[in-house]
Amino acid sequence: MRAAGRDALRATVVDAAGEILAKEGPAGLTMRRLAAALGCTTTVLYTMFASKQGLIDAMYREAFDRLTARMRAIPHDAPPAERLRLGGLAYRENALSSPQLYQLTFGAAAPEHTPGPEARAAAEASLEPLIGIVQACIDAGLFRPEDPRFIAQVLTAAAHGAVSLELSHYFWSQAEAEQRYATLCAAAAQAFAR
Amino acid sequence: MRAAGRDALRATVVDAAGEILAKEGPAGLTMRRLAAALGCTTTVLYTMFASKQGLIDAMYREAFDRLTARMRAIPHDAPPAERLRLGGLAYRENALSSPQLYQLTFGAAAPEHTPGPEARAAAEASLEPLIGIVQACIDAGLFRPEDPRFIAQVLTAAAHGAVSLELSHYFWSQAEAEQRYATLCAAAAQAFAR
DNA sequence: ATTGTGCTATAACGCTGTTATCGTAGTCGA
DNA sequence: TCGACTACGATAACAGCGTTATAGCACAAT
Repeated sequence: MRAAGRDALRATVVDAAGEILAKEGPAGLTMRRLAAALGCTTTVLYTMFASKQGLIDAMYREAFDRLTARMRAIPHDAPPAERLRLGGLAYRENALSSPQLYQLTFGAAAPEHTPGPEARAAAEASLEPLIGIVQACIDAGLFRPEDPRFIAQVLTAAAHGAVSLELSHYFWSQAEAEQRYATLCAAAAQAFAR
Repeated sequence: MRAAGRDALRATVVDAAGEILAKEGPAGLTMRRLAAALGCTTTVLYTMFASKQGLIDAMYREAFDRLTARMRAIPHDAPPAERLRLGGLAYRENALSSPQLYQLTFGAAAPEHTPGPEARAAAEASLEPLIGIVQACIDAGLFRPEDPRFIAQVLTAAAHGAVSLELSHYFWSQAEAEQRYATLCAAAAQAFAR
């Protein structure tokens, strides 16, 4: 079971990197600072992650895993409409709780980064819980019977658009941002109602 | 009129920076490379823009000015619904025609950058043409009489969300991206129909 | 002609990601 | 128990980054 210990180590490092990112911003996240925070040298980081890209890729996966966990935490036995509402709230809450990590998954903080296969898989997986909720809405007769993945992607685009503008400070207040987020999410959902 | 010549110079530099950004990506846009491309030294750039942030800020404004120009180019005498449709197409076309510049305005390629006052004004100004179109839709009885700025912001969030996911390669093909974009934009607009 | 002023090239500083070199600890075989 | 081999980490270096202090040069004013 050497792999388990290695994965635990990687998780520790990724957590520390996330803390630095949240506290000091993308420019503060350097291999040297991370190594110093962990009490080791950069050599260790390079043997673990091969490059800074590799570290970013691991953080990228972590970000999507968090989203997946939040979406999965929505009770399955609630009414479909309520699950959908909670999903919308969870998405924004997740983004606002660690904005830098969220933005990492959309190019900011790592403009050059292209996610690796596992990272892409994590991104895909994060959509699954919402697809399940959408399917429940279809089964309950709330939504028209279209491709649930398609619907989930459109809903995600709506949520992301509003939250992305909020994080870029294109709205004046948090209240305005919340209102625009709710309006757009509701509009997107309404488009699939039968 | 010394200022005119200075502004022309700045425009030349910003254009060159935009070309490097488009061709080599964010990491390729360095002060040294830009200076080399222009046949001068970095000192000149620093007297013109004070810092790389200043250069980014100028590019940020340029990006929004382009969007403003595209939106203004939509014929004013077309039917409001058609103007709205053209606006949606123009937004995505603008983003796809220079993706790196577009992403610059949402944190990518310059995570630390916070737009200055003039840049923020340019961003605000880019919303005005759409606000005009929305107002026309209200006047024509297509939209409910709500705050046109609010409506325009929600529409922008919709368009941005879909195009942002597309640029982050979260869709498999351009056809899929286009379909999701159209669906979400239509859904957002439909929410304000009377 | 001389002084002064503004602009630019040179070169440097501290930082970055990355890696070659070297030393060391720990394991395996005799 | 001893020696050799292996694997890993610390040190220090390299090229390149944003930025700036220094120094020189061209040109306007007196």
